[in-house]
Amino acid sequence: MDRRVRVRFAPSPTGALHIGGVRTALYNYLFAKKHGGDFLIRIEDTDQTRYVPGAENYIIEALKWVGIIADEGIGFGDGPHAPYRQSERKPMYLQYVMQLVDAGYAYYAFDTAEDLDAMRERLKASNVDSKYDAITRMAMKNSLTLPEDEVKRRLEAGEPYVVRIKLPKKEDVKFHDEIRGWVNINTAQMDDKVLFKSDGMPTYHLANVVDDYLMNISHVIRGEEWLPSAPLHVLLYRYLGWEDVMPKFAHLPLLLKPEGNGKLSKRDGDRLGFPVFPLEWKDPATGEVSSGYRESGYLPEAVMNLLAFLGWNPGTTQEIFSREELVEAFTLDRVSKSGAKFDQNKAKWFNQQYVRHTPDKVLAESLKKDVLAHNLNYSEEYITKVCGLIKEKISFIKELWEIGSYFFVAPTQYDEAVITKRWNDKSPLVLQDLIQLVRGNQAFDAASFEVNYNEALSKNGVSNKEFLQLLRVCLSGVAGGPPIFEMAQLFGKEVTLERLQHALSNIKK
RNA sequence: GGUCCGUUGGUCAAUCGGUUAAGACGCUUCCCUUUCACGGAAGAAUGAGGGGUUCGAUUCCCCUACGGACUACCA
Repeated sequence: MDRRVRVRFAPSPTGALHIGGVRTALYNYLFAKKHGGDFLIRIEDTDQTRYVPGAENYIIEALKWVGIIADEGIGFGDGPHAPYRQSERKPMYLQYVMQLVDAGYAYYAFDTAEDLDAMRERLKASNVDSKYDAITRMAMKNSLTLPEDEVKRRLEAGEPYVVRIKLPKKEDVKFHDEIRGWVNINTAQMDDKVLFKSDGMPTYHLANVVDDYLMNISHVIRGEEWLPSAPLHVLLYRYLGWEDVMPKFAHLPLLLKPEGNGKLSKRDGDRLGFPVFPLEWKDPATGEVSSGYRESGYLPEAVMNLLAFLGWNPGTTQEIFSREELVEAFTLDRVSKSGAKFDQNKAKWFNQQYVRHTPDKVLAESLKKDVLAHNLNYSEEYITKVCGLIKEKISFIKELWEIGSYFFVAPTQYDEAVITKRWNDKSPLVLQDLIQLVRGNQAFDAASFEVNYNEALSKNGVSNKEFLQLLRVCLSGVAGGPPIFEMAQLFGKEVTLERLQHALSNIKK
């Protein structure tokens, strides 16, 4: 087995890519990198009716944001097998369809939608599986039942037709799945799937097999929803004479809705209370906006890490993995077989780990946007220091502003619980003295402020325990936060005095 | 309904016939701390059910139950 590893992620541009799709792409990517192979992006847009403008671009941007960089394909500079969009490969499929028809592995079918409906209803009524198969096809309008000259006439007259695969009546199709082992399905359970549609486009099944063959794909790593049609694909490889270069299959477990029922889907949007999309997505048809991981303050490295762990684990207790470590550790045989429910808490925890290890300077870039959005002007140095002081308290970057806005805007309200509990007749006196002492200082820093504070306390016979929390509230308005004296030092002498003064004249029990 | 796939704490999960059945998230308690966090310590909580095979089953087989996927001229 020294075939070069080549894998692909082949999404359909029918809307935003949800995180399950991103995970599939990620596993392909990790597998390719692990084996020094190639990872390519192919756009499967054979269904023109479901095309959604902007979706293709969204998919590419989402992958790039997470850090899944392809070697070839749409959005990644194409490559030796261009084009990578199936709609643009349209002329390539016909010859393979003809090859199958000529060899007797496929046939023309002229049934209308009404014909098919009628057939399905008839079979349903007699309690039989309603599928177009070795039995029922003999009662339909196709090149197996129509006289040869009639078929020729219809074809020449330009009547609409599809090409269906001609499955054997009863035959076991066995194939090996890298994750699940041997899977066996009998053709009696399958139906004569359409390979070539009346609009001249191949269906997924045909296009997928042809393109994977032409692009020299060595492993097909895709979602479990494809497992039932894998035998059809195996048969196509066989009938086209490509069985010796047929890729290996690996069907990934699905990502499930956290509340229990069903697989995660695009339509879940924000309903679940967490983003299902990597980036914010606005549905062009409905105008509905769904939130994205990026916009919610997730870091791309964290998303890659947490997605990797949804259905895979390294077998060790290490959970935080860099991209390189994931590439190194990833193997298909450690992918689990059962679907995983997305856990918001765990996702949050992953992000927190990454936020904590993000340099203050980088966090500051994000916080700066919030500062500017509020028409405030602070130096980068100041914003960076704020980040250093509060970053361990947050899980998401956007919380920097949410919990740290008092570094930029003076409090107008004071935590009531603390005021009720601690504010008494002596409080104004302590504040007054503290203000006096700070004013008298030339310099101002954490240490000198603390000295002044202690002096003000002892002068009024107030204990540290009684007053410290109150001091915090006077300065920031809220009960929790970083060490008080460091915080004050960052505020600077002027702001500290202003806030103390404001508290003195505004807080009343 | 049919076919296929799956089933270890609430969630993600390790174990590849012999363990006190890891670890993480979440939860509870305690310690640290002016506070909020962080960090540290401890705790509650798991093999769907029933049959086999075996000296021994979470692990292998069968049945049942449950969950999921598929069942389009969609992917």
